[in-house]
Amino acid sequence: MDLVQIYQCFCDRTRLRILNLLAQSPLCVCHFQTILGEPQVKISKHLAYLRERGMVNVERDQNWMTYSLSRKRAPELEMNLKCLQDCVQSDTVFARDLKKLATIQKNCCEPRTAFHKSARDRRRYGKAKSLVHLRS
Amino acid sequence: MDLVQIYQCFCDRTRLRILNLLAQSPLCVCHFQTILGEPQVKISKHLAYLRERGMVNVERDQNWMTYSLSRKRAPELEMNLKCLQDCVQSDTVFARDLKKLATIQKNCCEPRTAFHKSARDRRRYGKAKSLVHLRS
DNA sequence: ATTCTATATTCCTATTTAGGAATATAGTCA
DNA sequence: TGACTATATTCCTAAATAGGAATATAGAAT
Repeated sequence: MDLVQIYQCFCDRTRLRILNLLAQSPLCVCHFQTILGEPQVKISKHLAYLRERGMVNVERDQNWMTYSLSRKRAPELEMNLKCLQDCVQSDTVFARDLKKLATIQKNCCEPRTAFHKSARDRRRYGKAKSLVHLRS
Repeated sequence: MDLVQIYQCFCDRTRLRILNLLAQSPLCVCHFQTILGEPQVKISKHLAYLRERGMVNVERDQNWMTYSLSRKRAPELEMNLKCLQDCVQSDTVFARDLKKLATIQKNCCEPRTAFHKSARDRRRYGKAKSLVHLRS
């Protein structure tokens, strides 16, 4: 992956927030929606942008698509992700995102219904299944 | 300066090359033209782009415009510039740019004609003036 | 005053980008 | 089967970007 392409992936705030989260753990689209509070299309398109450039990988887990940072990363990407994490410390938005993620992860072993919102979901998924796609 | 804006400045190859050079020393436009081998408009426009976003400063030295990285830089910018310098090590183009810059700097105390190209220039500037705008 | 030099700006065009609305798709459940 | 859920894609529009050609400008030299 080219250095310029890395910065192209970095030069949008939504994508930066996504990457900041992915640096912590693989996540599925609904998590991004919840944490970032942005519409589904927007999230989905930025994920596509990152996918097309090989920045992230996807894996299907039933209905959920789990995104993760691509496994084998060029050293420049690694350095820049590290740098991003340092830079982001001081920024309220990014920090809040990470906090929200931590909250979700704490509920990681609870039934899916603990995260997914509706009563219908609760009926559908019961208590058995855990949020496996939240675990790294 | 916003983090996203930093990456916007970084997400074009020509601008990256310019910034890589400026991390070494302030330079004037003709140096960029020579080192990058790109047309004047292109250089000038990218410099304008960086200027408008407060990434670089300009100072006039007679006919020459000397560009430098903006003096007081946000910590995120500082970190990313450092990261850029690390990343760039492995890339042929950037390395070659730095090499060319070093060559020019070595001739820093020679008359301007040593750098500026034509015989006409040589006539015009004689041997007296040194490339002060190359000194940091 | 005129010419020349270094650089900037304007005008143009093609391409990329961001984002929303609507729709499609693939998998799950009843 | 048909309804529902999570996510992706298509179609649209507005804005940003990149770059070239031509021209403008400010200062220096003659």
